[in-house]
Amino acid sequence: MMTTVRLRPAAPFDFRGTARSHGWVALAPNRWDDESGFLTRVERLSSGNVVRLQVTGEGTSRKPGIRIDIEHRGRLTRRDSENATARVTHMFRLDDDLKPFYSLCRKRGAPWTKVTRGLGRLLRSSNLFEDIVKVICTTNIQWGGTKKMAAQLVEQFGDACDDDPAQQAFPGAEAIAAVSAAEFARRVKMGYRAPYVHELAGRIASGELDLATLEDRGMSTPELRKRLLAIKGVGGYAAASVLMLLGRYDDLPIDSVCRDFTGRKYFGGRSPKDDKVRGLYEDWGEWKFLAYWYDLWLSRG
DNA sequence: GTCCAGGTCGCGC
DNA sequence: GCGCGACATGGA
Repeated sequence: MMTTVRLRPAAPFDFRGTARSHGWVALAPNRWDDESGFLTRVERLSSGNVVRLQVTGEGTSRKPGIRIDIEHRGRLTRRDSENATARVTHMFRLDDDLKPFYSLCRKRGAPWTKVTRGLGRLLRSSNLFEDIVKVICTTNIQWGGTKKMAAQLVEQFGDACDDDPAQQAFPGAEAIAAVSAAEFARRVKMGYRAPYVHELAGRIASGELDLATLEDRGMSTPELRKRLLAIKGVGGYAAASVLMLLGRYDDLPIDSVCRDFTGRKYFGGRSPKDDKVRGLYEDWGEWKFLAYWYDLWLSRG
């Protein structure tokens, strides 16, 4: 059965631009069809029910809409429907206020004004565990390897919505913690990252670590960063990436891509030191990450 | 076969 | 606080 829910994001909002804002759209369980502009994803809701979400944009960036088709078995409860909607809202950051960032972009003029037409919301997963695991899967590996690891996690440990094993939800921490570290490493080829992810899953499943505390807006960014760094497998780059996913843009994920880009654009091809990179975006205040990200994006045309 | 990837850990200094 | 080698895996 299918239930359709419609959302009205605040304008401006660019659905395609948001879906494709970074590589996340290509990582399982997400599927993106560029032709139709549909983002499909299986989701295990809080009730335990597993549904398939098909999300697409409607209208224009000035008068935007989002349509969520929820494919489910049996009746879809109001609670499930609201839960699914909340997850899409989280993924697309529909509650974020980007006005101050847009204002800075306008002051810069072209080409930054392009961003103010509804960009700036970098796609995230429906839950923080998935985002942290995926960020760990981007470290010290090429993009193809990251995609493979995400796909294996979903295939091996995700809940199915129907009989298509290629389309399952991203596993919850409990599913990973339920097997031994050895079995986890055998079933998902994550190399040396496997123990990190298994340990993280175990700490969450046991209740020792509550990721919800990391989403508390009351916590200062330095404190939050410290807590992220305490997770094995999360270093400076990964912490900055997760901070971005949490909506905190004042730290930069200085990795090979960042050094390469800023080196070519600002330092005559020489790879800059970290503080030189930070200096480039210093005057963007709490929006440094977005400034860096769209600097990179705009430079690619 | 060798090198290394959108780094991080654990060590020694 | 900084420099260094090791680290699994698989693509180039």
